Amino acid sequence: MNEQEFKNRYVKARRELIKLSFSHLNNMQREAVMTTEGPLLLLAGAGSGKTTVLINRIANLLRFGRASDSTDIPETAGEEDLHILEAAAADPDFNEMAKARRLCALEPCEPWRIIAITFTNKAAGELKDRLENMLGPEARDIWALTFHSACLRILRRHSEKLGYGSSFTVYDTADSQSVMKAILKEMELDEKMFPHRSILGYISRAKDEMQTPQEFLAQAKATGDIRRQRIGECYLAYSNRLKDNDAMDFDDLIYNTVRLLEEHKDIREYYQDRFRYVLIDEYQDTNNLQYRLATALAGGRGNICVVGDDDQSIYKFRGATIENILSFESRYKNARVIRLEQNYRSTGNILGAANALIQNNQARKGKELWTEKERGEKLLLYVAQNENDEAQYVSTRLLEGFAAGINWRENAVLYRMNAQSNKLEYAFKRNGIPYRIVGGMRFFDRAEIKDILAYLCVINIPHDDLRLERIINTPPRGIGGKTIETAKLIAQEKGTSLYNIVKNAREYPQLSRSFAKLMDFANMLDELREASETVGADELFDLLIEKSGYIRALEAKLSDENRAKIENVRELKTNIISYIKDSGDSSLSGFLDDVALYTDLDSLNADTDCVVMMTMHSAKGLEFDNVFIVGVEEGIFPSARCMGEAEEMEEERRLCYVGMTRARKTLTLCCARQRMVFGTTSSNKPSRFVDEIPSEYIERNESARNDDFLSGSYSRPYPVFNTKTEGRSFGTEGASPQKKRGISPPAPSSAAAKGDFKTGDSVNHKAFGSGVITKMTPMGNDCLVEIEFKNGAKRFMLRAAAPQLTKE
DNA sequence: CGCACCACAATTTTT
DNA sequence: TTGTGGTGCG
Repeated sequence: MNEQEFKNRYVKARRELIKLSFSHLNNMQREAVMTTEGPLLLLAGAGSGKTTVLINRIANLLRFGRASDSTDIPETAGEEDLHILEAAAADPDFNEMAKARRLCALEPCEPWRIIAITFTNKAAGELKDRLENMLGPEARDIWALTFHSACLRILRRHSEKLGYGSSFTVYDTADSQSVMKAILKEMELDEKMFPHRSILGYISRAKDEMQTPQEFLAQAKATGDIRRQRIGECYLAYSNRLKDNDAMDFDDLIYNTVRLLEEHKDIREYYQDRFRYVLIDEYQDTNNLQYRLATALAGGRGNICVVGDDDQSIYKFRGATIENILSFESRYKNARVIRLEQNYRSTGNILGAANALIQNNQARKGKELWTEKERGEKLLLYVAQNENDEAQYVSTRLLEGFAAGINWRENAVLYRMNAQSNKLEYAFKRNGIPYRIVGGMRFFDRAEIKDILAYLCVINIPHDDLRLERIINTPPRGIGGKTIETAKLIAQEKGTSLYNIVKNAREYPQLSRSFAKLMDFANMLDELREASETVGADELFDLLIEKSGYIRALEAKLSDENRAKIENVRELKTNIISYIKDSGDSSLSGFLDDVALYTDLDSLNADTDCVVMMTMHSAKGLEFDNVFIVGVEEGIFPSARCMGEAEEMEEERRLCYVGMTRARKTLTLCCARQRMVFGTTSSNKPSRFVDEIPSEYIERNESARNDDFLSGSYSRPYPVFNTKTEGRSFGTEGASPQKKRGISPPAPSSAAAKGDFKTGDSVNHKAFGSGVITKMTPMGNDCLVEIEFKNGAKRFMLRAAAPQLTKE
């Protein structure tokens, strides 16, 4: 046997054996797992087992290194080794399997040399969990992080190179907005002409193109664009303000990391050497900066694997550029492309419809999902009379499903705009359907949570002027706007922080009127900061609540709203405790860093059995047995905004594709002949997307109903009830401030529309089974009915529930 | 300084 | 229709 033949047989046997380790994957998945070297584009269709591939690929790297993708063999390899490999590859029960596997390894990768970057904390967390489950504790050394947390980690080590302190703060969107508002005020720019949000949009785009304020201004001057010049001045002022406060916004985290890597050879080489393998998830959602970051990190060995689906690119408005995925092959020479097209989620009909729809797009790589599953049920288009009919239809279907043994949580209702959730909410409440809304107001966006976090920030870093200003008079302690204004001015003159002025208020005659209050405040902060050096973040939290009197102030006026706020603040402590438990770090700064990038805790305690409602954007990455997409009408979906814009229209179509491919078993589309949008009624045609689905996949069902039940009183607001229903809350029940609604006074007439039910009646509900009516409260020309079922009490509006109810 | 009232606008969202 | 932000009064 000559050397070449030996080598070929060795490599072949080794590859075969590694294959056996991944025999549970399909061919394409396995190919992706075993392609370890060089640039790799993984086009992973919806439901194609993308995360499984990612995890197995990492497992392969740790166990076998580059062996599956290399023709190199160890110098020490001898004929005996070859025999072991060949024997093992031929016989899964080979008795020296462990030894054979060890022979397969070629430079196995240390876990800390792998970085896997995702977009959301949820995705990063999921990745971490699944890696640890598969690989054990060594998986903890893998950098499985979001773009932002990875950058934060890098920047904390090198921030001084960029002129920041090592304990710089991170501003969230709201912080950025308040800074921009202040700047606009100072520059006396009209909010009408220069809305702060759109200015921030320009800044974000400039950063994405790595344009400095100076360059932005120069360019604006060159073109003579006055408006752009003003914006450039805002950009400059904004950058300076953040710099002065030693703060970075979300974009800066990435922008500065890219600068750090591009401008500092030593640092770049350190990371390029460290990270042998770079993986980027959801590549279709990356923007230019993120592309440059990935390129910089992978620049050493060129082992970059990006995973994405061009057909699911729905975040253009947020700066994502589909170009990144479309031009991967031309940007990275020798790139290999692997398509994962086998779908493990949906039935044949759902996939057929989705494939047909997405084929109408031009800008795509081309990919067709297929499945081994049965065709399943056809999709259904329900044409409702109006949005109430639509909501009632979905409710009825959900009740039918529940009666047939389907858990609520297996259903999702998806829509284009959050505003559409309202009518559905009312219908669900009337019908006693428990639901949960994803999105909307988030836990960390709530005023009370931001307040407490602001306290913690200031305790951590006293010169955090922005946060200090937020809490200086929250709860009210008699420090008014005038005082704050004066103190800020002095601080500016002296070139010091607001905190220093407040602390030494006695020295400034301008502040004489309120210096005692200011100093009390500063003393409180000092005491807390002192405490923070000895106690953990959880204990500090208790001290903070005590000393600041925050909860006491809320308790003074115990409205429903304040009750909910108090509960939320207490909930925050749960967060602190779970952070400490998960990370083993009880330091305040650690918690704050984590929280700065962590806004989405909703998903964490999503364990109650509820129907899930959300936008199609939020639904990306999720799956449900039964999916309802509502508002499938021209002008709503696709939205009126993108009419005539071919590119935008394609993005809407991708959004539709994303929505449809969430469904495992059934998919129902709903549209209404008439709909109230923003207070005015309009009638829209069914969406063009419906027409793009061939009739072999979809059935149509016109609304047959046309009674007063639909057109009459239903659009009126109804009181909030149903004990099992969660509102727009962060998990634990009832933690959200209940919305105040105009509750119409009970009308004298108790015109219980259908049938003649009365208190004490035994009834049977189609979905909830038998029960007894315990209470009936007339309301308007309807009636609130409370029924005691075996599994607890429920409340309904009689008109909605009547079709489901029979007397026993 | 807090609250009530009016004008106004209004996809999609993560960090 | 709903929520928000700004202004003006008590």
